[in-house]
Amino acid sequence: MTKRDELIQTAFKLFYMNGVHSVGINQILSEAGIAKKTLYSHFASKEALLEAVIAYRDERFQTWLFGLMNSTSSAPAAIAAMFQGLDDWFNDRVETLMPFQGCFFVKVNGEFFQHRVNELCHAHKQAILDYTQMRLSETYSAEQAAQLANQVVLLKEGAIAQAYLGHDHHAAKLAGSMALALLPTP
Amino acid sequence: MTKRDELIQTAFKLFYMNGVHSVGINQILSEAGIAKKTLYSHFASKEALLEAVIAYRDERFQTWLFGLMNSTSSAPAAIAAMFQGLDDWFNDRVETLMPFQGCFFVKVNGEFFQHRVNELCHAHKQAILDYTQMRLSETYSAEQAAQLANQVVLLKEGAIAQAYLGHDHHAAKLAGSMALALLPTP
DNA sequence: TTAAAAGTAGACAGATCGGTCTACCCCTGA
DNA sequence: TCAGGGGTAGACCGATCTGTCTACTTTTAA
Repeated sequence: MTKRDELIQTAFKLFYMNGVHSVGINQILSEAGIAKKTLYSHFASKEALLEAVIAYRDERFQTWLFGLMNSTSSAPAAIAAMFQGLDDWFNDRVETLMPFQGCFFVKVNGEFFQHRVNELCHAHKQAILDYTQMRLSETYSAEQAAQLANQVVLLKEGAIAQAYLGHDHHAAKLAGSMALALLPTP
Repeated sequence: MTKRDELIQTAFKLFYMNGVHSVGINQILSEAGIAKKTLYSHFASKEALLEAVIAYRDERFQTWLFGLMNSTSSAPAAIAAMFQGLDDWFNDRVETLMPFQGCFFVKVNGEFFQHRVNELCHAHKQAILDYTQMRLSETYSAEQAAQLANQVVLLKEGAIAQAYLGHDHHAAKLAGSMALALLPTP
């Protein structure tokens, strides 16, 4: 693994736990065991590092989630796989993601205002909405798929929030049963 | 209004928009037009100010939400009032709350780790869950009320997340219809 | 009236921040 | 062999942060 990747992963871990503005460059460097000049040869600034961290997490999360949902044949099975995956995530049974600390993008988004970072965080959520709608449109009409996708991602976000700030480790199961009950069985 | 309250309100506005760690004491003071010594005569530290801000927002939000839900007779009407209120909030029709910027407690919670602030934010969410369950237990059995309350607050959190990061101004209407569909009509 | 309480303005201290820079080291490939 | 790319260690700079302090003014209440 390159020094660049080590920096990104260490920065992600610290940002995810403590927030972006609470973590200093020197803390990332000492944790990663990397010199300051190396960081600034790969990234122009702390903000550029943050953007790379966001892209890294976005890729990781989408690969994981869409991987789960792709290995299903029907739309309801894809939705079930999504919430089964969330349940695994909330209860730290997913190695590829870090120990559950809520949604990274929600956290980071909350620390910025009218900023490029906000757009990047929104884009992550939009990508998941789009994919979900695409999967649902294989089985349902376009209008139905759009409506159902909004409902499903709303349940997904609610489950993440309840699991994290609500301390509810079963939120994914609850949301999953609610989601499946929404899907018409033709 | 006392200087103390002016400080709390100004700090809330800035923390809510930009995050806690992005906002300095001097910014709060110049915005409020208050001297630094006055701040430190009312609060021992920035963190003490933050705790007062959290308590202020907690009181404001609960008074607003429970006020809406108390002026209803049936449990389904209380749930409907909750999501009608959320819709007003998301679309900036509530003067007592500030212009919608997501959930303050979710934002603040994300900036701290294993910290007293996390407990305060959790307590706010727990209070809303408890009240919701209490209202539902007037009509439904204890088990049913507990289950329904978890579902309702999950939908509420999902709606807030979708309205903010998902840019979906209709999230409250969607979540409200989903919530009402869950309530058995005996 | 007058003394205490509460407020203002802002200099200041000490720490920490992001970012630059020097000096040195180690490995690799032409 | 040796030049150069990539790395380390960390001093250093200017800015900014929280919090303290002095000196002065305004408000308040006995």
